[in-house]
Amino acid sequence: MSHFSEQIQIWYHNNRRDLPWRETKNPYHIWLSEVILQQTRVQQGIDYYNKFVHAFEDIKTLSNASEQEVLNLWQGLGYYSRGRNLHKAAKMVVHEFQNQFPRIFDDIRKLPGVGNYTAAAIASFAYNLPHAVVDGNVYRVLSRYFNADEFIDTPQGQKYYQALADELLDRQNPANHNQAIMELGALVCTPKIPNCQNCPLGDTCEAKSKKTWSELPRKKGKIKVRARQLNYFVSINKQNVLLQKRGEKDIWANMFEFPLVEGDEIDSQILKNVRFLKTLNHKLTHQNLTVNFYAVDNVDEISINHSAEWISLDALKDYPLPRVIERFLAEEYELISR
DNA sequence: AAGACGGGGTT
DNA sequence: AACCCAGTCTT
Repeated sequence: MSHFSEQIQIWYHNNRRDLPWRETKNPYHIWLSEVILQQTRVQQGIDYYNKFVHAFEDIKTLSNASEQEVLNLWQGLGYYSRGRNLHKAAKMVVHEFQNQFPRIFDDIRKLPGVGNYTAAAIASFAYNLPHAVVDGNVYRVLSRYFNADEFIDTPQGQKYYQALADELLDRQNPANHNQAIMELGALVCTPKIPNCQNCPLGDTCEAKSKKTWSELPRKKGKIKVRARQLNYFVSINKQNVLLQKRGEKDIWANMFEFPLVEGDEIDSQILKNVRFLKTLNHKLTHQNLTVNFYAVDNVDEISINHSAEWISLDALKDYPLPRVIERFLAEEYELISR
């Protein structure tokens, strides 16, 4: 075993957090946790993990749920294609893998929503197979330990770090090794101010001795944010609210919203028949949304779309809503959607 | 190779 | 306001 792997595993043994999915080898639970944790902080994911485990006892149960039920439980977590793919993958496990979660990397990797990271995580954590995980934590630890300036957000760079991770992997204890390197990245080798004093790798880390840690890892970067204006027309009474389902593309696919007109120009005929309520600013990674809400007092006077349906307020909790819609309903009408 | 896809915490 | 989080999929 390499010095690197030995040190991080000793450290992990003494410093690991107790997390719900670390108590199990159940591939369903491991898979669920890994999908939830994609681009998501551990703290944010814990409640969702517990909700899903409780709601869907096994993969068969999950596969028999509706997509809407799954999205409803996913509500508020973001990146909703994860929820839709989770559901699709459950059906695939049941129908194409004979309700037997796949046991080798290549088969696990075939499930929708499971990429190289997640397949390696499941293969190692559930079956102790020798596949090295490379996530955001690992990029940070490796780029600093080797003072590597390869970009982490290009295909070449990713191949480079995957090869590095593969070499370093303790093939006798891949599960423990993988957990250790990620935990080190999460707790010690942090993005801004890493805690190098308490790092088990000490001075064998090149970025520490060369004092380059603040520059690593390197990204090509450049995300551009576009501004977008959403105008929602709210029809609501004592019993019902008018909602429509969003499409397959775009943000919030297959989730529900009020009748929508997008853009900064609203038909004057429409404006005559509505009452401005409020504006909420909602930031996504690639979009800054200005969301205007208008009350429609006389629904017959206005026609915005034809696919909207009246939903009873009691059933509202069964409809997956974007955060900003949920927030509006809570603030304006004290309606809780779940 | 680049863009799309959420929501929230940290600095 | 910028950056990042147990990334993946589409174009």
